[in-house]
Amino acid sequence: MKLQRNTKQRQLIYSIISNRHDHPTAEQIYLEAKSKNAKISRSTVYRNLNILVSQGKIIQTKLLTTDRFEAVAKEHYHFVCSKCDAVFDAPIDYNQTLNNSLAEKTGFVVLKHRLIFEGICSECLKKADN
Amino acid sequence: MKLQRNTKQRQLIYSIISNRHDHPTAEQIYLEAKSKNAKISRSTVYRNLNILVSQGKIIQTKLLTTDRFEAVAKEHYHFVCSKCDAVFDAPIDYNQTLNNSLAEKTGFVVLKHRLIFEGICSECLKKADN
DNA sequence: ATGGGTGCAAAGTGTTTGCAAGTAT
DNA sequence: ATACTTGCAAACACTTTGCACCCAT
Repeated sequence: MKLQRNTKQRQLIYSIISNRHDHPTAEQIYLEAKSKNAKISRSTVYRNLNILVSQGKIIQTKLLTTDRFEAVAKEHYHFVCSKCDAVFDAPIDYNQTLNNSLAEKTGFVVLKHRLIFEGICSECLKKADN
Repeated sequence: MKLQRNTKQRQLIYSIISNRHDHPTAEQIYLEAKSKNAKISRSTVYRNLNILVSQGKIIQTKLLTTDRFEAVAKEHYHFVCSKCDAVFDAPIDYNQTLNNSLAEKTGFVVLKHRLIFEGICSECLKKADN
């Protein structure tokens, strides 16, 4: 692995992700970064997201359409609102034994699993009350 | 809902999906369709995939990068091989109660969930033995 | 000073859409 | 005959890449 620098842009991107907890998309991260450093480019954001993921500092999750990013945390599941696209961590315990169970049944190596719930969040439910 | 026709192209696309069980991508479906009807276009494939999904005849699943399609079946989970991208149905019972459990804890309406395992399939494990 | 990083624009993927012609009903 | 569907090409959305310049080490 080549030596990696710690540029202002990379620090900025990482700090944005650690400070917000709404699982932003690359574009949302870009917009916030741009508001703090007008000259930053999308490519820099995308490149650094990839680097931070490969460094294990952030997590990239495929949910519905575009990827979402978040700071590392213990493994957990996600809920996506199909009305507003908001993403929340699901308060359901991570079931570590599922991997072993599937490995036994299939002979595959099972490294991890993702569980994504879909539905309507409380904000959107309120709005629907109108 | 407007009246929908049953064109040769739509039948072909549906039959391709029902006859293969490898969860093909739109592009793979297009290639097979093209081999049987050289003039079919990608747009026709994409449009019909969307129509078949909205008719509830096929299922569209977001796994890693591009969407995968399969004929309808009872709800089930998926395993994706991170080496060769093959997709398999996971022989793990669908846990219907998870939705209620999350709904109770959050107050959200929880409609469904997807569970995706990642690891190395047996084919790729064999190859690694070389 | 050196090689990784940046910003820009262009190119890549994967998917959707406008339109004129075709076809299932 | 009607209006849904097709094929084509162009447009879109999201992401990656080539390149010349920049800057962290």
